[in-house]
Formats: sequence, structure tokens, C-alpha cells
Amino acid sequence: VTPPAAERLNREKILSSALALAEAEGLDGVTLRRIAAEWKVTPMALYWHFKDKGALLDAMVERMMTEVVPADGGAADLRLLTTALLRVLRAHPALAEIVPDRIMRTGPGLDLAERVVGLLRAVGHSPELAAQLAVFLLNGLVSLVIRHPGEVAVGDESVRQTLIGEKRARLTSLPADEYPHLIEAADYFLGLPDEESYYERGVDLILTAVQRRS
Amino acid sequence: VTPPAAERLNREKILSSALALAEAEGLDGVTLRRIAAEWKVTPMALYWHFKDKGALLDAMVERMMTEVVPADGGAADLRLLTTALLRVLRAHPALAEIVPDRIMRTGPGLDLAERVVGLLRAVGHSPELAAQLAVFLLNGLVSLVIRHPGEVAVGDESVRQTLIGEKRARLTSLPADEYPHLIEAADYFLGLPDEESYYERGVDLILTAVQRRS
DNA sequence: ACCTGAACACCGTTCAAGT
DNA sequence: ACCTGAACACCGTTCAAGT
Repeated sequence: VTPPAAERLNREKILSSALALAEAEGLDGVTLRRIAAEWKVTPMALYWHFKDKGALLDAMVERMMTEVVPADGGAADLRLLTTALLRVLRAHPALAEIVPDRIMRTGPGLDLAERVVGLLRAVGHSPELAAQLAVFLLNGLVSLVIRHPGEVAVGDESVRQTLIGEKRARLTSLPADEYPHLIEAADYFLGLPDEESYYERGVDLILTAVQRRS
Repeated sequence: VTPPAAERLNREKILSSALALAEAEGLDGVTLRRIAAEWKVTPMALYWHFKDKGALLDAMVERMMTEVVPADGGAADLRLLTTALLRVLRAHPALAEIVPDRIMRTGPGLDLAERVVGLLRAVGHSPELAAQLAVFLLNGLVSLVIRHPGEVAVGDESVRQTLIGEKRARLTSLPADEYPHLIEAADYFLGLPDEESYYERGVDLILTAVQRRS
């Protein structure tokens, strides 16, 4: 009566469901009960494979971090490391927000942090400042992704359109004499004319701050 | 049988409970059911005063933003505006994380944004770039507060001590030959030697990035 | 105008028990 | 070793009804 191994649940199956749910519906769509339902199993079955939901989220971030592979030889170049990390965050926007709290709980995350702090130490910064700069770098990248103008971290497409519509209405109906600059920049807040230049500027901003330290 | 006005529920009572809960237990402690219980009322009573929970959170951010008062004459100085905003975010750390998504839904938030974008426009930036820089500025400040090293956004003190203890154990048990730089900077990740210099450096980082635009 | 009652559709988690 | 059953302690929200 014991099911064959192939039909048994395992961490990999749970993880793949969780990642798929996150991509399809955002982080709120990742619930233990829904993952369990996908594998026709009770929610409590998951607790054998993961200590709790936090451990599952850790594993999701860990999986994500294994995808950070800087361009050849780029492991010693801060800009290349930065863009490699940004690429992965953009590939998993729903997960980006939990990265800062969990990256140091994962092996590949620790490796990445070690490299970044090492590079900043090599420039002559103190251990403490190097650490602060590294954290600032990560937070900056995450903010670029999760506060992406015009994006809303919600799975349902119709809800998203409604929210964007409301935002447009609010912005365009602002009194022009009181908020001239916001109205002038309304397009920016509602959606990006050019996504790539948004991220290029963002990375430049962050690296400028991190590197031009007096 | 109609209760006198003084005993009736109103937005102000709800708001003050919500803010107190946020301060005491973090954002997760802010639930409609608990607020209702404090006023000996059913949860549904709140729906008369606020459209939904999102509207309550908007009101909380709005209240917060009214507290942003730059030093005398500082409304035209980017650094003074920045530190005034930071002061308020630090006073309400549990609310800081919802500020970016909701600030533009509040009157005082719009006023602040208008001023900041205006200052950046005055320096010669395009409307789009001024907007991106303003958003970057806000996100940077919020990140400083909510990812404050050694802080955990959880109300319960004993749980917090446990989490901090686990983090310390993880960091100090790292193999010294693989993670020399992380170990060297472990103190930074576990708690701040000097909180004020952390924020000073943070503000400098952000303003450096925002102002030194080529 | 302001609030209640009852219900719906969810959550994560614990604990004992089964195979 | 791996999973189920039953239960607990919560969430936000809708809708009709009451005063």
C-alpha cells in the first residue's frame, strides 16, 4: 500500500509548485493549502518536508540565488555582479521582496554577499561600511523591482487594470496649480516609457552611491 | 436607545487603535477584528467608517505624513526634507513598509512628493528623471528603516530575541576560510554599534546618488 | 446613520494517530 | 518514513437585517 517513490511528495515538487504559484499570482498566492491541493495531499503533509512556511520561502530564495551567474569572469566586478543579481530579481519579481530578509539564510546568498563585501573591502572600506554598502546595494536593486512604477504586485489581471486606472484618475485629476511637477511627471508614475533605461539609471544611481564614497 | 455621540465609533477611534496596534505588535497586529474588539463592537462596524482595510492603511499613512514638518525654512532644502521624512519613518517603523505604495494616495504625501520633485526639477533634471530620483530617495529611506540591521519586524519580544540569537549562531558558525569578510562584518549584521551614524551614512549615500547626477 | 448576526472563503499550525 | 484527521485560532469581507 506504500505508494512508489515517484508518486510520493518531496521537497522538489513542493518547491516547483510554490515557485509556479508565486509567478502566476504573486506571493499571496503561495499558500500551503493550495500547494497541497496540487499534489492531492493534505496541507499537513508539507510539514514533513519543510519545518514551516518560512522554511519553504527560504528554499525559494535559495533556488533563486543559484540562478545568479555573473557573466564570464564577472565575479570580481561589482557592476557585473549587480546586473547579474538584478536579472534574477527581475525574473522573479514576486519573490524579490522576501530576498533581503532571507538571502543570508541561503548558501548561494551567503556566497554572493561574501563576494560583494569582499569587493568593497578591497576598495579600502572598513568592514562595517562595506557591509552597509552591500546591504544598500541589495535593497536598492530590490526596490527597483518591487516598486517598479506602473506595476502592481497582484496576480489577477483585471484587478491590476482597475488599480492602474484608479491611479491614473487620481493623478490626472490633481489640481494643476498645486501639483505642477507631479502632473508633469504623471507618465512616469503610471508606466515606464522605457523599462531598460529605468533599470540602467537605477543601477547607475546605486553604483554611483556605493562607489563614490569619500 | 441610540448611544450618545461620545460612545459611538468613529474614524478617529479606529485610527488611534490601529496606530497603537502597529506600534505595539507590528503591521501584522493590525487586524480589523482586534480593533473592533477594543471598542466592543463587531468587525463589520468598521466598514461603515472605512471602505475596507486598505482605506484604513491609507489613513494611517496619511496621519503619518502630516507629521513630516521640515525644520523652519527647510521646505526648499532637499537634505532637510529628507531628514524630516526619515524622522517620521523612524517614529513609525512598522508603517514604513506600506508608505511607498500609499503615500501618493494621501494629501500630505502628495504635497511632499510635489516639493521633492520640484526641487529636483529646479536642478535641471527632466520630469521623468526627477520623478525616478524622488522615488529612489523615498525607497532608500524606507529601506534604511525596515531593513535596519539587527531589527526584526515582529512585536513579540521573546520571538525577536530567538530570531536574533539564531542569526548570530548562523553568522558566527560560518567557516572562516570561506566567508572571511562576512565574519569580519558580523557585528554590523547583528546590531548597530551606532544607530545615528548608520542613518547619517544612509542619508549621505542616498543624497550622493540623487544629487551627483552627470 | 450606524451597527449586528450569520455566513463565506479562506489562512498557518499542532498533535495524535495511522500505515 | 511519510501522511491523514480533526481541531484550533485566527483572517477580511458580503449581505441582509435591525434600530
